[in-house]
Amino acid sequence: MKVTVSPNRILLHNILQFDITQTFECGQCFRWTRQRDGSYVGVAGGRVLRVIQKENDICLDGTTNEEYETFWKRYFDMDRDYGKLQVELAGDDMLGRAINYGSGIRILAQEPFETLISFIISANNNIPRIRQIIGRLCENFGERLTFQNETFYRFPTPETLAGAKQNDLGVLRAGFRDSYILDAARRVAGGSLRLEELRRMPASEARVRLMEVKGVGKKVADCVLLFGLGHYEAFPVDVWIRRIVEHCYFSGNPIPCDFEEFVDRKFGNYAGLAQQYLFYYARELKIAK
DNA sequence: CACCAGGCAAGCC
DNA sequence: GGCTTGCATGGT
Repeated sequence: MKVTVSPNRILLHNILQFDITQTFECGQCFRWTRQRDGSYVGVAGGRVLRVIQKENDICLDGTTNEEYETFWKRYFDMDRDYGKLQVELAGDDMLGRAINYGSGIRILAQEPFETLISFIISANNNIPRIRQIIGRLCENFGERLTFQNETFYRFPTPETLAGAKQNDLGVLRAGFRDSYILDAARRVAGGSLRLEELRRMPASEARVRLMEVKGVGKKVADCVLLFGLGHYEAFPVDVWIRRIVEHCYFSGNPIPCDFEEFVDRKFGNYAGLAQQYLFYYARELKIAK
């Protein structure tokens, strides 16, 4: 990979295993929007960025080399060798096909608090509406940003959200999730849930801590572990992954109670990445209904 | 009208 | 522990 630096953009040449459509549309994030020209604009870490891809070249528009080195590089997980991981994971036929299909997926290193709130909102909800609710959350409670003559909003801080009344969240139209959002924000703002500490904890322990929050069960906790806390062994199980896993690995029978052991044995330390390949494959092909 | 959505909590047994 | 039901809201 070669990097070219211009005044207000970075060009990454000859990038492998990075497809911006797959990465932004695979369901891990909710704040990147496809533009008419095929580029994506999104907000992360209080910064706005436009990403343009032409085959194996990726342009990060609206940033500097310093910001790339200190933020975006880690956000896009650029130091991880996805090619090597794919070879290691492609043990069975099904996963091999899924990897082939979504080989450009990367796991974004998202902010833990944003990930926690976003996946609380995701419960019993669909992706377009999750995006809408998060959009309204940012517009109403997040700091305003200007980027290329357009207005964007940061994800709100725990403190701002914790200061809201449940009634104030009505504008989100998030329904029963209002109280869950508030509970999470108050725990984080109040210091009883220290998200950064969960990175260094074993995933199983961190999951117990996350599940103390209202509205956080196994599925949401595993998403936060995987997408927000760098626990790549977390394997979130939702309806889609349930369908494809039951279909491909258990002859259509229900997932057994020792499923976590199965996942650990079969997919290992990067089970979460395997999960993303399977999830994207199942969704895009609408298979295993 | 019914049914579903990247589930979870509360109430049963 | 497992199983059932209700849940706010919006889309099909």
